[in-house]
Amino acid sequence: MAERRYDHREIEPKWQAVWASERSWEVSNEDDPRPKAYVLEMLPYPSGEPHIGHLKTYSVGDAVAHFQRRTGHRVLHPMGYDAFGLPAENNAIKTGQHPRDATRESIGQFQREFREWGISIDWTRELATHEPSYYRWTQWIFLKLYERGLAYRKEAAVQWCPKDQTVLANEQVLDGRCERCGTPVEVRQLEQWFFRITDYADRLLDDLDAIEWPEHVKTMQRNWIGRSEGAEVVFRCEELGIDYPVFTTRPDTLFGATFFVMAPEHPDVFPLAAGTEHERAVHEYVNEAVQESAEERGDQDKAKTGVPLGRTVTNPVNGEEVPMLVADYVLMEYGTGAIMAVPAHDQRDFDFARAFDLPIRRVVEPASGEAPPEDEAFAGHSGAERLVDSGEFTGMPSPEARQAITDWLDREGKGHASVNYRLRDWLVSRQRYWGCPIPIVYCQADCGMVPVGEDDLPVELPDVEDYAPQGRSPLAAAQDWVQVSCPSCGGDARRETDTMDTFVDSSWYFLRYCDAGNDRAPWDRAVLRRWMPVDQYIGGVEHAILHLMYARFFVKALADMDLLDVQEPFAKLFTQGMITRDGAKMSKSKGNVVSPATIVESHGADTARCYILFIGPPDQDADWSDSGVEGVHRFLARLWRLADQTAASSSADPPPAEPTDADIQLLHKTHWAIDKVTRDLGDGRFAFNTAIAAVMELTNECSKLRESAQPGALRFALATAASLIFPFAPHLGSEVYELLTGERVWQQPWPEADEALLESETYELVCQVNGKVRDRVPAPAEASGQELVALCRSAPNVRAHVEGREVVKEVVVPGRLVNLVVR
RNA sequence: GCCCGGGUAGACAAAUCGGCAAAGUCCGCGGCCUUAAAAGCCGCUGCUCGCAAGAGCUUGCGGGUUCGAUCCCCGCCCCGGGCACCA
Repeated sequence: MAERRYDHREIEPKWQAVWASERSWEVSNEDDPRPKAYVLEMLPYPSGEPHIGHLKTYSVGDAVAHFQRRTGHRVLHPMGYDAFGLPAENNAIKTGQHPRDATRESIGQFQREFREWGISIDWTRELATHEPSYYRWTQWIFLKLYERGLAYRKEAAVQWCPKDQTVLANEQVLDGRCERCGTPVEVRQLEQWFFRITDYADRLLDDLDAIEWPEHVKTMQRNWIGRSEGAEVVFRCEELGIDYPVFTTRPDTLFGATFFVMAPEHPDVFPLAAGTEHERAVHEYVNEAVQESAEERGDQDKAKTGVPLGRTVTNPVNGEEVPMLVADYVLMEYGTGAIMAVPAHDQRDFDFARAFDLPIRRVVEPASGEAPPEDEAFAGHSGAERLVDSGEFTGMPSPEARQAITDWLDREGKGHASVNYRLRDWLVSRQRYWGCPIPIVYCQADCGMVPVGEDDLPVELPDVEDYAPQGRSPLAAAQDWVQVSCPSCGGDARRETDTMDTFVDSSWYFLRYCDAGNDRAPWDRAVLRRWMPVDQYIGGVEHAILHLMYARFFVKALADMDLLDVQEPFAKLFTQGMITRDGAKMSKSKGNVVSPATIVESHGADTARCYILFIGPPDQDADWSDSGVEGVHRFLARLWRLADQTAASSSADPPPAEPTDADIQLLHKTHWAIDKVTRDLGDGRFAFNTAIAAVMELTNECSKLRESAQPGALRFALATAASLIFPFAPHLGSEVYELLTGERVWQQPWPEADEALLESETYELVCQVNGKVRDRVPAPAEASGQELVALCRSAPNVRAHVEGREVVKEVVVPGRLVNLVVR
């Protein structure tokens, strides 16, 4: 008989067809006594075809989903597409192909490949964010936010990308450059839509404690929110009779304030300078400063610049008149756009004072009494620093003085405790075509800004000829679409032509999956209660701030509107590492791209998926290796071949027989593997690499004992190996399990390890002398401490080392070792 | 500068509670099968000394705690990531 070979091309389509026709992964919203598990991977952005990073994300998620199903959960594991966005639009500008068509093609490619990978998706809940049936509800949520005052329009200095011709959210600017295309951004004064995420700063911060996320992701979010506690202190300009509050985290240094600085964008800068000798210089400086790119201005190494305003303000604690200046190191967007400068205790103020020869007055000293270095500011955060030259507060420890001075200011009506955040409101307008239209019209008569009625949603995205951005949205060219009658008075009105940031679309999609077919509401609250929150969310760490913060904000805002019952969308988060090749990120320009389609064709989806999970811990970056793929393929082929041979040479129901030593050995190994894999997958562990290694060990043991073990034991061991590998290699797992048992593995409960079989009757006792291993002897599992010591002492090589010396201590670790300490 | 990760054989990695360092995979070497090759199967594989038994060394570097440290503590070096003129 010719030997058959493992052929993934035959096995994989066969099982994919079974899963599709039997709708194996669909889950209903009906009552079900099993506990729920909502397993979700971040939805893909459909551009071109899936890359290796997608394969990793969905291999991880699918392993979790399968494990949850087989451990008795009803599992929601859906899929969708984040379909609006710039790449499709830029492609349209270049080729003329409508973004909708390019997106459709790409989605088709993703769907095909997800099926070829054998990912267990409930396809009845599939969605794409560019479909009117979805974005209708994105617009609905926008209107809800608007009703509550959480969506608002204001003119502000915003970041503008000259290449993409659109404004960007604060979060989408990195080092002064557009996150997407790398072009230095400009600052423009524009009227735009914002979401009031800053209202939620404290809750976004506090609730991080309630979710199981990687600590570094939480840290990134905390840093991004950037909560600072301090005080607002009022400095008064007596000449003009105007109060200028400033924010400081160090009210204890108030006596050291020797000057006062305003941001160039501060609206009072020109009025203040008017009529002074500095008026012209101030105009020149401000005009130059506002033209600087964010990158230039943000450069910390840049020398400090600024000019005097020719005015003074009064320091409220000591009545001292200090000069006012304007300088670009002060930001209009943070605090009040003006600061009190304490050069002795703030490095930036120190640098500025040095450059402009302004006085530096120390008011805080180290506890040691030692003089701090002269050439830098003394920040001192130990808590033991004390105040000097600070009037009635002199001698007070610094932290106490913060409180005392704040209280004093409050009593005098010159300030109060205050909190500031680095987080800014979320700018959601985009002057681009391929996005969700903002459902607002502007009445030409007297109604002003009017929301589109809920019944008139969706506001559908019109077709246009020219996608190219011209600094206003391409939608403005769709005359018939823009002209509309006012929902309020029926008069002439114009539609808002900006679209929404695509992060809006993806801030609620996990809610829609729960009730994807609902055409009367975005979701039914009772249905949402059955599934939310997502129990395990999986995706790349690159979304640690943007997407994950926005989604949390949406859920909190919607909960406040009494539309859902959870405070956090994602109870647990797993962030996977990148797959590199030759140590570098895969990219077309480097020519080091491995496409999932190629590897699935040549080696099969099971091999590709197993390899990606076997390569190393999934939260770490890992380097792709072609020979590593071969190794995993060999392992799967060996498991299949052993099963095929065993199935062919023995009956499915072999007669019971007295177990041989080999049978017992194999049985032990089988239960060891069950235990190992179960622990590696359970309890939020993502140790797929060691789980797969354990199945490899079991398979190797089967191979070694295939002649000596009886068919029954061999069948059990191999079927168990198939059952354990199934979450990672579902096609092969199903095939092998069926070959040996005639059953469908995914309908079987997860195997349970028999405690009694995890321990053997004897083990190898490690015998140490002074902490060094000198011998190993077999010991009975139930031996007492004294017996173990006796065994150890009689081991030949131990005797040689103990000979003629005094044993001063015996350390016994039952089940492991004995250590004799000798002198 | 601040905050997170990480550093273990030739490569990727394991060691779950302080208890045998290196499971598993790749690479390499040897053997079996074969006319030959492929596939498959079996074995070897940290360094030094030694015929061997064995001994010494080894988890980035230096110290500490401990009967015992990859693991805990202190100091330092290197790599990766995040934040950074946020008062």
